[in-house]
Amino acid sequence: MELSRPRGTRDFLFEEMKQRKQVEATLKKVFETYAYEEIKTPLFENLSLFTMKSGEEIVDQLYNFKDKSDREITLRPELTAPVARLYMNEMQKSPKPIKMYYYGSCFRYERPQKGRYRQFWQFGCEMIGGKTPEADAEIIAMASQSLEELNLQGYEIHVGHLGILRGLLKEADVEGPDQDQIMALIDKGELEELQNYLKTVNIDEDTAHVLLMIIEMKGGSEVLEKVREKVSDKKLVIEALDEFSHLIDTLNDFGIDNIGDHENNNVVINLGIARGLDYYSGMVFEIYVPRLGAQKQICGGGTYNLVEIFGGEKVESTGFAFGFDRLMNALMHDKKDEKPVPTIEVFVAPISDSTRNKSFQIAQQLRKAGIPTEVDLARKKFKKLLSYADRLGANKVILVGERDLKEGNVTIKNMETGKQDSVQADKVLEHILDGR
RNA sequence: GCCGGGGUGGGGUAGGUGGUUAUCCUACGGGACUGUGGAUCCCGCGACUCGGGUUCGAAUCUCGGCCCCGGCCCCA
Repeated sequence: MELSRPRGTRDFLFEEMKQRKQVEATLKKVFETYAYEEIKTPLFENLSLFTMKSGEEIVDQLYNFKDKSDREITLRPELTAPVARLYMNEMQKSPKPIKMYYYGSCFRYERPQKGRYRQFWQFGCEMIGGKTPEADAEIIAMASQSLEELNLQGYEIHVGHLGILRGLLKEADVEGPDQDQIMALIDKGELEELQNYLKTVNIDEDTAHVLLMIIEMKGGSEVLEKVREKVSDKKLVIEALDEFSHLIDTLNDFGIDNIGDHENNNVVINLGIARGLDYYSGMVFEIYVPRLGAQKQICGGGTYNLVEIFGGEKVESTGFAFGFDRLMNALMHDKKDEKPVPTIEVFVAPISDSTRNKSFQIAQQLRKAGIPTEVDLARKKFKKLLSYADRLGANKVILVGERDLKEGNVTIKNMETGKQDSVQADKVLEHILDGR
């Protein structure tokens, strides 16, 4: 049977969509209170947009194809490049900073696993042209508030700064591919390989020692002071440290304090955060939910100069994205047994064929007042109507029967208590609104 | 791309050393029952992931594909 879904894709049914929509709405609300505005870019782009940024190797992870005019097209694998493209195309001369957010699906041709699908959703933002420590602080504060409003339990925001690591390497004359390779090993957490690699590059022992120490450091602002002592003669590192300290101080003003204090806060300084991508330059952060194991990272971001790669005027940007599916995974982990919220509030049940017209009139009246209402369309027999209404989760059932109607009445049954009221047919709306 | 575990009605399952009509729960349809039966009882519907092999006979053994789950690689 060829009616199956393509590998790595999912269908979302009613309950799951309700949950996803609710999370989406919460994130939109938070982002908008930070003055971000929504954008939407195409689901597919020219292949070159992504190869320009990441090289030809990424093609085997893409859903790419030729269109009927032989253009090389690909389904987008991520959203930062399209957003940068949008900026280049139509926003270069807009006043900075530009704050925008997006929500949409991306596609990668990969081996599907838990929390990893071939179509997946990202919810993220970019602030273009606002590279200051205070801009970085605001972004972290917004990510934090998002998770607070979603009531996510047990997450950790790890913040690092690539200027410290890259500065240290540059002072030791390690640049170019060697530097990128070292950053990649740090990102993966391959300590042994990192040590071996350091032996093969021309780096003095003292710097190598300091580097290995730094990437292990986690905690509060005392971490930065410890590093400062070790690198007092290295100008680039000191500059980055100053910037990072400023960021941490500003975070206080944005309402995030006690950094590194696990009892009271979720933000921790982690100088081992490297992010695999070469174009990240300054602050970087990742958010983990440790109980999710292999899929614990639900968010990543930082400061980069992607626009420069595309040949525009140099503009620093800062952005991050939630892996929406993993975020849902983390949220549902906590509240599995919550009972589903019904969509409809009122069910209108015609007891006999002659009362159908009246039933439709009542249903429309309620719907125009914004009350989610279902009315029998299947000509079900009366005895099935109550059971059907029950299954829909209706709070109230309006029984429209001939006997009642002769006196101008209908019966409103409260499905929770079983209590019934006889109500004038033209007063149904008031009665429902009262009982809310 | 690699390693391992799986796939039985719409959902959840039993059976598995080959052998009658493939078990149970639930959901769904109908009836008992033409205004309160949201219950109960009865009846019905509906499945061995696909293809090849072994065999008189395969849900069961075997090989391959597809898909799912877990782990690795990767994760722009």
